[in-house]
Amino acid sequence: MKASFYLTDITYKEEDGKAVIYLFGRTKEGQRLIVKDSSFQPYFFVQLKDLLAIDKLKELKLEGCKVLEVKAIKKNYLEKEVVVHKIIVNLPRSVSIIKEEIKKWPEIEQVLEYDVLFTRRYLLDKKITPMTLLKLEGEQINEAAKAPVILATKIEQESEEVLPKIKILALDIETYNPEGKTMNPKKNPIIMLALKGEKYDKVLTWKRINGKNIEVLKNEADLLQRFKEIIEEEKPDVITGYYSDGFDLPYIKERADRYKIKLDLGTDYSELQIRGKTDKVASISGIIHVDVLKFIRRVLRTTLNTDTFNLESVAQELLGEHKHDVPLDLLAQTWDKEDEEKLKMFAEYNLHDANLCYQLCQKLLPNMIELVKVISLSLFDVQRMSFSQLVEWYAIKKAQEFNELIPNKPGFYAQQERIKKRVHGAFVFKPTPGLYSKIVVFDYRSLYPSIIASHNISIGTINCECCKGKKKVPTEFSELWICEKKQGFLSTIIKEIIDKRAEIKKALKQDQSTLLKARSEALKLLANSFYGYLAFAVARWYSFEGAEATTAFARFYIKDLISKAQENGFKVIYSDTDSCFIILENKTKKDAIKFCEEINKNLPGSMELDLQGYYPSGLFVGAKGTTSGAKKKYALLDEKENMIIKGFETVRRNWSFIAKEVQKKVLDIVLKEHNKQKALSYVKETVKKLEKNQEEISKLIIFTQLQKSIDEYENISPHVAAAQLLEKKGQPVVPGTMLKFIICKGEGKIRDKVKLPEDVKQEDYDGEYYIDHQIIPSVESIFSVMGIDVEKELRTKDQTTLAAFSKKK
DNA sequence: TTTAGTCGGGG
DNA sequence: GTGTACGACTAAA
Repeated sequence: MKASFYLTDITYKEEDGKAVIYLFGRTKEGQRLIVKDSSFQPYFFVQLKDLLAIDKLKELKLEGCKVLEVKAIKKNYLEKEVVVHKIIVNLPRSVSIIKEEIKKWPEIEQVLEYDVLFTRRYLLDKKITPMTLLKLEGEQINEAAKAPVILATKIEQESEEVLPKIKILALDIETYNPEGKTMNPKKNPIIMLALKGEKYDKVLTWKRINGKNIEVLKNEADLLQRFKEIIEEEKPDVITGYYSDGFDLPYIKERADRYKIKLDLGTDYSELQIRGKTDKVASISGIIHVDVLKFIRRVLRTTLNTDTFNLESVAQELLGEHKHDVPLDLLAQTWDKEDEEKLKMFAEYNLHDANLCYQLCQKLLPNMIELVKVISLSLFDVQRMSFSQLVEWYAIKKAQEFNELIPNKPGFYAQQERIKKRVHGAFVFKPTPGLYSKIVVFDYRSLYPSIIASHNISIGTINCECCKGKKKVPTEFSELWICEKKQGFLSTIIKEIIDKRAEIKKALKQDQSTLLKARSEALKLLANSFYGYLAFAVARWYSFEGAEATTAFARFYIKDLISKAQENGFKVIYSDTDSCFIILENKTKKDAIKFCEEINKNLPGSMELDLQGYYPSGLFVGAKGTTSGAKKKYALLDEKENMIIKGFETVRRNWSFIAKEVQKKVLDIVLKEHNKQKALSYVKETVKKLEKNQEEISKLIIFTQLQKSIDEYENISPHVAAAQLLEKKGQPVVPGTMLKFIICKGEGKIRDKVKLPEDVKQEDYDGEYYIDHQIIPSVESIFSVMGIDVEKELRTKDQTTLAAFSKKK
């Protein structure tokens, strides 16, 4: 028979002394399918010192492992021609065992490609891409599984078409957890389990709660059983959760084991598997488990503004939605009390979390799938990869096309040596603190990737033997040169990414589809990760010299830009890595555009300077304790009056709302009106309001999370004092509890003046403390730029504060 | 300043 | 499973 199917997942099993690949997928009609392929053989390569080893290799037998065939092959190793021998063995596990044995042989120079996982090797060698349409020839066989099983005789790519309508099921559990942050799956049961699909909303629980979508089971064991049934009925392509690799699925597994419930959720009846100890990974054969948090932490880390990756912050930034605000600390005691109304609130919270996770998965899936298409590994694998792994696997895929051998990972010792070497960094021109007008920002588009591509930087081209002393790299630290005779492997494959992305950007001008956007983002991500990869100690294609050459060129181009700008009569005020801020003074925007065009005429390859923006007004503040400006700390106002704030502490959690608000408002007045007196009056007003105890109490709350239990703290800081107060009230206080407190008037140390917000009356709070520790520090540097000492201003003009300050000093 | 150790996410 | 994260931050030396 012949058939087409979308490949979703892949695994392998040992059957009758052979490795059999299992492909899981869906037909165009939506039917699930398992395809077995037993024709693929495991192999690796050896480089020999002595060809006499070939016969010895052919004879090799070890604990059921044997060599089936030895073939000489021409390949490139680090971009140079070599002859290696391909060793075909009987089983995937034989590779590792045989490698360990033969690496000690004197005839062996080195063993290569012994750690490319069997299923990944299969995908790359067969040139098939997960999530897209394949065609097969074969016969259906009779085997116990939840889908028809076909034994394939032929498998190949049919088209680039991606599986349409991916069925996602999101899950989230709530556990009984009286001890707070420390969780104990051995002891504490799962009390709620929420599932969210496209048309599916359900909370499973086992105490009486009335409500839509709530299903009450007899006990935890029944809940787990029901969970299993639902997965069976729903047949999702993707199961997703938030930290479900490390929490939800391991917890479910542990509880199911306790009741001896077999979680055979796999399409082939295999069980839910939890691998790894510190960094757990949960997998189900035939269903792609996506842990949204893993992708966000590893891949979206740099693109998101938030620096905490909990569901609340991430959902807020990516979806504009909040989690339900429930007192999670009280869940266990509410469960014990069987307070039905409150439990219903927790059930709704549970379902909402699953819903957020569902939406996140749906939103990010296009980006993940684009990476799958570039790298050709399964969604399950790609979704869990870091930047460097994505680059490495892209290179491994490309290595085949270039007939390049995959270099080995460095050993522990080699890694340590690499870590010690530090690449010289970017050039920074520190700003002179000040308030400036008519600012133009230039930046080199994708500077590092375009340097690597345009200057042919690769392992085989940097400091090559053939061109010593020719094409020199402009570096201040060591002699580096680049090959003129051949194109490098890494520089070529990064160029392919850049070119492909340029094409997509063109297409994006006509068609703003999410698919094209996702593709562009995937390629950008990959290109931007190459430089980091060159300098990454665990990289197979590590090149310290390549990384040095890249930053050397970057320093050269940015310094060149600065001096040319100055020669052309522009005043440069700030520059960092790839961007340059100038002020126009008596020149015009047109002059700046012309200058940018001139620079572009002389740039090589795909390098390009962008006029990134024009800003009528901008403020650069000073670094603490120096006269020069702070790096990466400035505020700009664009032509539409939007503020772009970089590096100011406006978002830090342990600042009160009033401090953030005052800082933002002051920046606003300064940038929009250039009126320092008005800004100062605003601060003074706020100070007065604070002193007269007229400020809203809610704006004064300081948020701090308790990191350990109360008695572990040697010094009682304000938030620990708040924790003590909370405990006295009979509320559970455990590591992780978020403390909210206000500093109030009174004698003694600050910790003695802490009160919980609900106990604070309007006249209680200590205005003086807020002025001194929140307001002044948040605006000090801004006023200092304009020659105003806020502290002094507030002192001389106001007697109350004067008294307060003299008391302190 | 350098180095070793912990933590994140989850209830 | 042809395996064992990683980068940021803090405490200690």
